[in-house]
Amino acid sequence: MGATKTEHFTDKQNSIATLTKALGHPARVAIIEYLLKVDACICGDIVNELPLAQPTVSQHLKELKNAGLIQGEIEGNSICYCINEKALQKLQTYFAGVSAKLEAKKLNCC
Amino acid sequence: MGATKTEHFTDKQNSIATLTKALGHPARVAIIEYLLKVDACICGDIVNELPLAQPTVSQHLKELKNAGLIQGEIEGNSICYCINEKALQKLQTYFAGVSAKLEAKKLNCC
DNA sequence: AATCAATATCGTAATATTGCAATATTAAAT
DNA sequence: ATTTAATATTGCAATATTACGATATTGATT
Repeated sequence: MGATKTEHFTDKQNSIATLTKALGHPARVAIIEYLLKVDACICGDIVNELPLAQPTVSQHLKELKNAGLIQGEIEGNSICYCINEKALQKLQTYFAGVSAKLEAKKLNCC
Repeated sequence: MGATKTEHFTDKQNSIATLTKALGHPARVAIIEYLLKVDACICGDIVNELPLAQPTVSQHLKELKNAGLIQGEIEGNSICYCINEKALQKLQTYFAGVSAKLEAKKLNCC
C-alpha cells in the first residue's frame, strides 16, 4: 500500500484531487502566484524568486506541469512557463460550487 | 531532507498549501462532497460511503480535521463531523482572486 | 569548436503518505 | 456487568514526496 486507489473514485474527484495535490506545497503556490504577478510568461528567473535549489524548483515545475496547472515550451536556453487558465478556472468553479452549496444549506451545528 | 521548508514562504502561501494538500486525495474530496450532500452533520456512515477500510477513513478524517476543513465532536458512540465553512470559503475566495487576476491579464502566449 | 547560461535529469537520503490488520476506546443497549 | 456498535489508535509495509549535489542537456555567444 501507499498507492492511492484512484480507480474507486469518480473522474471529477480524481481530477480535483490531482489539481489540489499539485498546489499542496507552498513552493508551488508561490510559483503560481509569481506567474500571476509577472506580465509575460517568460519566467527564467523563477529560481531566483524561491528559497530552493535549482533542481528542486525544476522538480516543482514538473509537477505543476504534470497536473496541468502550467504549460511550458522550450525556448532556446530558457523556458516559457505560463499558467494554464483552464485548470485554475476549474478549481475556481469547483470551489464556487462548494460555496454555493454551503450557502444553500446554512448548517447550524458544530 | 524531505521536509517542506514552510519557514521560507508566507503565511498565506502555507495556509493555502495546507488546505489544498488536505484536499489532494480523492477520498478526502469524496468526504467533503458527502458532507455537502447530506443534510445533517451526523455522519456515522461515511465509512460505508467509501471504498476504503475503516481505519483508513478515520485517518483521512483526521487529516481533514488537522487542516481545518472539517470540525468534529464526539457524540456518544458515533461522531459528528461537519464542514468548516470558513476554510472552504477561504479556498473559494483565493481561487476567485486568482481567476480575477487571470481575467485582468489575458495572457496570450503558450 | 569551446564556453556560457539556463534548465533538466539522475542518484540518493530523509521524511511523509497511504492503506489496513489488529487492537483499543467509548458509550449506548441489553 | 456484558455485549454491541462505532470510531480511534497502533504498528507496520509499500509507496510517494521533498530536497539537493552532481551531472547532463541544450541552444546561444564568443
